Order: sequence, then structure tokens, then C-alpha cells
Amino acid sequence: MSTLERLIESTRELLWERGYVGTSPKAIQQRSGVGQGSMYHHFGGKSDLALAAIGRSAEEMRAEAEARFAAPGTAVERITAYLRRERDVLRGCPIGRLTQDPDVMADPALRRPVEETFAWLHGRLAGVLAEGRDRGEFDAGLDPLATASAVVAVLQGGYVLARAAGSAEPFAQAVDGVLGLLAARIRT
Amino acid sequence: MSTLERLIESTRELLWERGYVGTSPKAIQQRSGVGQGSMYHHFGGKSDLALAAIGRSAEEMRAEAEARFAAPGTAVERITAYLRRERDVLRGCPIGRLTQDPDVMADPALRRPVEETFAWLHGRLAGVLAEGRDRGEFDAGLDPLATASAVVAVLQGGYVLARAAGSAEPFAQAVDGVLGLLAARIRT
DNA sequence: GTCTATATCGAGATAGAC
DNA sequence: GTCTATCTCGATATAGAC
Repeated sequence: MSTLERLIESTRELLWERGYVGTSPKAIQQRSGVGQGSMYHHFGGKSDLALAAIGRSAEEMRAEAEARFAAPGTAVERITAYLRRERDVLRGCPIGRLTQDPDVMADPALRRPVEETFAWLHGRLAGVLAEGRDRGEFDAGLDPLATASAVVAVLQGGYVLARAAGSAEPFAQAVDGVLGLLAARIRT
Repeated sequence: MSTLERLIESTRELLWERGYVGTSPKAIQQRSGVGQGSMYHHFGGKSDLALAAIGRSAEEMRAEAEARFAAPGTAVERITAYLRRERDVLRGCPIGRLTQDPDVMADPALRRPVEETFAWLHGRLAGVLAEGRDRGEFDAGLDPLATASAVVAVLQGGYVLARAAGSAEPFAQAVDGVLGLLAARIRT
């Protein structure tokens, strides 16, 4: 892996584990095995590194979601596949966790990818739900926008509950919970 | 307000705004107006202050929730009141945000109140849902444990979405979403 | 109880040699 | 491009006077 690549990946991991405030340039150098001078040659500083790392996480998150949304199947099947996809629950969401980082939210450049990723996700999920409703899979009273927000929130909140409990179980239970509620809206 | 009180309150606010890693003893002294020597006289250090502050937040969170759960009304009415209660959405949850703090989760003493608060909340909500189901308010297929997890997750995830968007709207939408799904399980 | 002085270490860079 | 030296602050205390 190239020096540049190792810097971005190490920053990504550290932001994921410790957040922006909790990540130091020195820690990035140690994890990547890249020297001080080299790091500052490739990047302007901590925020510059973070921008590259966040961009990559956002891209990956969208690709993972899109793969499920674009797959064949009913709306519920695709949403179920999205929610139940394999993931390291206790690690949490690399983008969602940044939301709690005051220095990230205070910097427009770092904040934009966070905002855009969730806006895209919400819109895409609402689209899948609207499509399902229009095809007659759901009863006509289902609200695609509100339901999409609830689904995304269950994911993000599921991570919180899992970390609080030190176990992936609350996450799985929360996902089961929304899917159970959603199943009741399927037209028979 | 007493010196001790000001220290705890200032720590509580700072943990809420900036997390444990992002809060320094100096910042606590400045916000509280308490001097260095005085602070270290009353508390052993940063983690000791945090323990007192977290304990207070946890207590408050439970009291706020219990007030809604113990009120008169149907299960859905009480859960609606809990979810729609007035709150400063963009500030987020003082306990949930700690979940993203590696130094909090690594310290058993700081972690315990976080874990216990969510365990209590989940159990209490599941109890309200089970009671509603047993009274015939819901259809018998409703799963109280999974639904309770989903409801708590929507709250915690709603904060994440709101902060990402810089607006309280996604939170309200997510709450509307679960309540809309839950409403469909009410026996007519 | 509260204050000021002092100490150690890491954060976050910049400078210039190689 | 990479390395080492150096710099300035702030984080997090401890010590001892008042």
C-alpha cells in the first residue's frame, strides 16, 4: 500500500475508533508507520487528513447501501437486506459517530460529507418505500418520508444501544422491532 | 449555587457539548468560575468529576422518562408523550453521546451508569408495551422487547440525524415514523 | 477551602537538512 | 519525498503557602 493510502486508512480507523478530537497526528503516524515529515508533505494537517478519510468512509457507506437498494426484490426485502447486512455493530457507524464531534460539526468542510450522506440515505430509502407503496406492496397510508427517517434512526440508534450494552444484541432487537412494525403494513 | 454544585453542572454541560475526551479540567474551571486548587480539593480529577456529572444526567434522564411512563393514559399515549416531549434536539442525549467516547467506555466506573440507564429505559418501555398488549390495546402479535428497542433506537438515532442535518426536523420525522407504524398495531 | 507555582507530557505543527 | 530538530501551547496534575 502506498504512503498516501496508509495515511488515509489509518486516519479512517482512528476517526472511527476515537473520533476527531480523540485522534492526534502522532497516533496517525504511528498506526500508518509514516514519518512526521512525510505526513505533512502529503497533507496540510489533521483536518486535511480527516477530510480525505471522511470522504472515503462516506463513499463506502453509500456504496454498501446502494448495493442493497438496487438489488432485485420487493421493497421490504431490500430494506431487510440493508438492515440485516453483516456489520461490526460494536464499531458503530463511521459517519454517524462524527455527528457527536464538535470540531467536525464546527468545520463546514468536514461537516458537509456527513450531512450529504444522511440526506442521500434518507432520500434513497424513502424512494424505495414510495416505490413499494405505489406498487401496492404496502397499504396506501404509509408515509415514505417519515418511515425512512425512522428506519435510518433505528440503525444509528441501534449502534448507540449496542455500545451502551457492550453487545450487538440490542441492535438486532431494534432492527427486528422496526421490521416487525413494517411487516404489519404489508398488503395481503 | 455552591462551588461543588457549579463544578458538577459545568462538567455536565461540557460533557454534553464536547464529550469526555474534548473536555479539559481547565475548561471546567473556567466555566464554573472555580479555581484550580478548589477543584482538586473537591474532586480527585477529571474522571471523578465526570462520574458525578454522568450520575446526575442519568438520574435526570430517568426521571423525565418515568414521569411520562407513569402518567395516566393508554400505552400509545404515554409513549407518544415520551417521544414528543419538549427537548433541545440539537443538543442530543447527554448519556447516549457518551457511548461514542472511547475513554468513557474503557472505564468501568464511567460506563456503568450509561449501560444501566439504557437497560432501565428499555425494560420500562417494554413493560408499558406489554401492559398495553395485555389490555388489548395492541394486536397480540406485537413484540414488546423488540418494539421497545426500536423506539429507544429511534430517539437516539433521531438525535444523530438532527445533528447531521443541523435541524430538528429529521428527529421529528423519525418519531412520526415509528408512531405511524405503531398506530397500525392498535386494535380497533 | 482556595490560591499560586511548578512539573511532565503530548498536541500540532514549522524548518531545514538530506 | 522523508528525516530530525525545534517550537509553542494546552492537558492534567502535584505541592505547598495562605
